Amino acid sequence: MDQEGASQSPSTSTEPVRSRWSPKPEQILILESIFNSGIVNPPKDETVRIRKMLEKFGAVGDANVFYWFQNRRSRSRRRQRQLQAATAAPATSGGAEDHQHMTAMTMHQYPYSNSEIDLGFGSCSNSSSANYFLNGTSSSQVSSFLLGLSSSSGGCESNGM
Amino acid sequence: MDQEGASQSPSTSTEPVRSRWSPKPEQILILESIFNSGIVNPPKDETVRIRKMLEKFGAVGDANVFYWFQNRRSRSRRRQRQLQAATAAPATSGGAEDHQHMTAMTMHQYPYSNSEIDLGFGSCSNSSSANYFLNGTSSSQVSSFLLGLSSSSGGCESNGM
DNA sequence: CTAATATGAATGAAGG
DNA sequence: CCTTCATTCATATTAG
Repeated sequence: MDQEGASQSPSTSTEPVRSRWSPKPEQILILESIFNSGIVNPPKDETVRIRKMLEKFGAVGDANVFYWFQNRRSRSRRRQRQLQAATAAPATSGGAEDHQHMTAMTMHQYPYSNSEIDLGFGSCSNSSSANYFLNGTSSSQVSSFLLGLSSSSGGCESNGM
Repeated sequence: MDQEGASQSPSTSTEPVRSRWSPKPEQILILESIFNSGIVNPPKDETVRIRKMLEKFGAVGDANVFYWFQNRRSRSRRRQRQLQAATAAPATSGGAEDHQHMTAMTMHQYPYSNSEIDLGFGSCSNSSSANYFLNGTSSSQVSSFLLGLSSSSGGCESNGM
C-alpha cells in the first residue's frame, strides 16, 4: 500500500519512520498547478481542501501543504531577487540589531506575588529544540541557575484528554 | 552594531556572520527552564534580567529574548491544540500532521522533537523505487482536478526545473 | 563511499 | 495575539 512517499523499510512496524514527507509526482503536479493558478498563499479553507485532495494520492498533512507553499513562495521570490541582483551596493547595509521596539508591550501579566502563575500551556519538552549537546563549557553556570529556580515546572500537562 | 549570536571563535575574524541570533544550548536551556518555571511572558524588567544572564553565554539582545518568548508561547499553544486534535483524529497517517486553527488565513509552524541518534546516512539501499514523472497511476484524477482549475494561470514564475 | 544539490521542516524576526 | 517572511537545519536524492 502506498502509505507514504518514502518507502523505507516496511518490515516490522507499520511506522515507516516518518521521516520527512515526500510528495508524489501527482501531488507535486497538483500543488504546482494551484500555485501557478495564482494561489500562492491558500487560506485555511483552501489548504484543507488541497490536503484532502493530496491525501487521496498519498499521505499528507496540512502542515506539509502549508510548508510546501511557503517554501515555494520563498524560493520563487529569492530566485527572482537573485536573478535581478544588480546595481546594488554589496555593502553590509549595516546590521542594526537595535530595533528593540519594545515600548511598553503587554507585559502586564501574571503577578509574581500572586497565584496566577497557573500556566495553561507549557511544553513538556525540556531538552528539545535542537540537537545541541552541552559542551561542558559553561554548563556549570547553567546548572547552577537551573538548580536555583527548580520549583514549579509543572507546565507539563500530560493531558490524557 | 552587529551583535551576532553565534560566536564560535571570538578571536578569529572568520565569523560566519550569522544574520539572526542563534541561541546556544546553554541559552536555550535557560530560556526553556524559565518558560517551564511559569514565566511565559516576562515583563520588561524580567526580560532585561534574562538577557543579562544569557549575555554571559553569548551575545543576545532584549529583543531576542522577547521574540523567543513570544514564539515559544505561540508554539506551545499551537502544539497543545494540535495535540488535542491529533488525539481524537487517528490522523491521515503519514508525514506531518498539523491541524492549526487557521481562522481564515493560513497556517504555519510545526513543532517537532528530533532526538534521534543518527549516524548520518548510511543506507546501503541502492535500488530505489524512483519517481517517474507521472506513471499514469491516478493521473486521471489529477487531470480532472487540473481541468477544473485551468484558466488564466497568472503564474509569473519561470521555473526551469 | 563521499560530495553536492534539492527540498521539507524548524526557528527567529517582523508586520498587522 | 496571530500571520507571514526570511534564514537556517536536516534529510532525501542524485552525481561523482
